[in-house]
Amino acid sequence: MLTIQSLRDEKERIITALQKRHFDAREAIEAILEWDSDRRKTQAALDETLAQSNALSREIGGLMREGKKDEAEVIKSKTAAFKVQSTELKEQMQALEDQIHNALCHIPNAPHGFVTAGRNAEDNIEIFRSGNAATLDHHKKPHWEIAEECQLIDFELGAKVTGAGFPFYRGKGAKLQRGLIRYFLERADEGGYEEFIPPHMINAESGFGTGQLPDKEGQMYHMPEDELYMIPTAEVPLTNIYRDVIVKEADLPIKLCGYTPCFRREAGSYGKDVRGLNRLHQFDKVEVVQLSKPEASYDTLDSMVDHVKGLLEALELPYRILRLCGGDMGFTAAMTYDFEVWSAAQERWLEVSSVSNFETYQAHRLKCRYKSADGKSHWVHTLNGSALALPRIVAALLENHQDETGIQIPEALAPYCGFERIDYPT
RNA sequence: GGAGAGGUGGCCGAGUGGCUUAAGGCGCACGCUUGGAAAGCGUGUUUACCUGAGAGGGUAACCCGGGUUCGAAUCCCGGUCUCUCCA
Repeated sequence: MLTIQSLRDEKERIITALQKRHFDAREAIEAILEWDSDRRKTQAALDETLAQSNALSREIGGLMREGKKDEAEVIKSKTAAFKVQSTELKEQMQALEDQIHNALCHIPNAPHGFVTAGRNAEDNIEIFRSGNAATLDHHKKPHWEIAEECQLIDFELGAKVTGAGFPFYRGKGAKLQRGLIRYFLERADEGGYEEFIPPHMINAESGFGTGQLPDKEGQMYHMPEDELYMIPTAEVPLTNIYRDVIVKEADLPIKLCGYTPCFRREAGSYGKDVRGLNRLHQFDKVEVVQLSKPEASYDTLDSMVDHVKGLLEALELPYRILRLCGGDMGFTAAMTYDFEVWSAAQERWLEVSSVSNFETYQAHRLKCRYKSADGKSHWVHTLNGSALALPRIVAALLENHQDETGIQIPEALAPYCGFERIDYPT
C-alpha cells in the first residue's frame, strides 16, 4: 500500500497517477491526511500523559524502596486521572490508525509515469512482436482436440474426480508438463534465481503481504477450518519469505524462483474463453521473484522481461509483449508487461506471463526493508513474473507446432520431455 | 490426538513486579595501542512513531492477544510456534 509519508509529500502526483486507473483518490487521500493529522495530535497528547504517569510510578517505586508507604499512597491516588485519560487516548489512537489503515488498503498502487491511461485490455500498448508469425493452413485443430486424440489431457476425468477446470495430464501430456517445468526451472537457475519449493497454502498475513487480501479474497480457495488459503501463485509464498525482514544492502538484488501449482476460483468466468486449457482452477507455473533497490528496479524489470522473452523464443512460439494501461493493471502493480502467445488454431492471443514491478507497494505491506551503508532503512522494490504459466504454453505448443502427422516438440524442450514428437494415432 | 518443557536484542545467555531497553558474553563498527597483525583498552551497536532547525527529548515494543497492578520481560488467562516423551 501507499505510505502516509508519500501521501503527505506528493499528494497531487499520486492523485494524478491514480487517475490513469480511473481511480479518483482525492477524497480518500484528503480524509486520510486529515485523520493522520488527528492521529499525530492524539499521539502527542498520549505520549505526554504516559510520560507523566510513568514519572509518578517511578516516584512511587522510589518511595516504596525507602519504605515511605504513606507518601506513596498519596501519589498513587493521583495516578487514576492519568489512567482514565491515557485509556481514552489509546482508544482514539487505535480507532484512527484502523481508519487510516483500512482506507490505505483500498487505494491501488500509483502507476509509473510511462503507464498510459487506458480503460481496459484494448488500450494496452504493444511494445514488441516476435518475427515468427504462425501460419497454419488446413491443419487447424484446437488444442483440446489434439489433447483428446493423443490422450494427453483428460478434462472429463478431472471433472469427475474433482470438477471442471481440474484436468488430468497423462502419458506424453504429463511428461510434456514435467519437461516444461524442468526446462523453465533450469533457465531460471541459469539466470541466477534460487529455487524454492514453497508451501502450497498460505495464511492470511501472507495473503495481505502481497495484496491478495483483502481485495481478491474471492479468487482464492479458502479453508476456514484452518484459516488457510490455497496459493493463487508462487508469488505469495516466495515474496512473503521476506515479510518482516530487513535485508542487507549487499544481498540485493535477491532472486528467487519456484514451481508450484496455482489455484484460482475464477469466479464469474464462463463461456468460450474457458475451453480446454484456456482457464483452469488448478494449473502449473514457474514464477520468478526479485527484491531490488529502488534505483535499480526498472532495470530489473527489463531483465525479467528479457528472461521471459528468451523462453518464448526457445519454444519457437509467436508472441507479443504489451505494456498494460492503467485500467488493466493489477491493484498492486506500478507497471506490468503481459506476454501473449498467438494461438493459430484458436486465432487469438493467450496470456502466458505477466511481469510486474510493485515498487514499494508490497514492501509496505510486507514490512520489507534494506539497510544502506549509512545505517538508514529503505523500502525494497518487489517484482515478479511468470516464467512461465504452463497451460496456455501447452495449448500454444500443440496448436502452433502441429503438422499432418502430429506435434513437433521444439528442439530446446525435447531433451527435457524425452521425446521429439507426439504423433497422432493412426 | 495426549503429557511435559520452553520462546528475551544480529547470535549465545541472565533476569528478585519498580533503580531493566534489558546484566554478562560473542559478533560487528569506529578509535587508541603496534613496524604490521593478534591480544588488550575505550566508545558505539534494535525498530517504529511523535516532537525539535539541530543536539536532543518523549512514547511504544522481551513470540502474539487480553487481564491484574500506581508500575509487568517478570504474575494470571487465551492463542501460537519450537523441542522432548507417549499414541
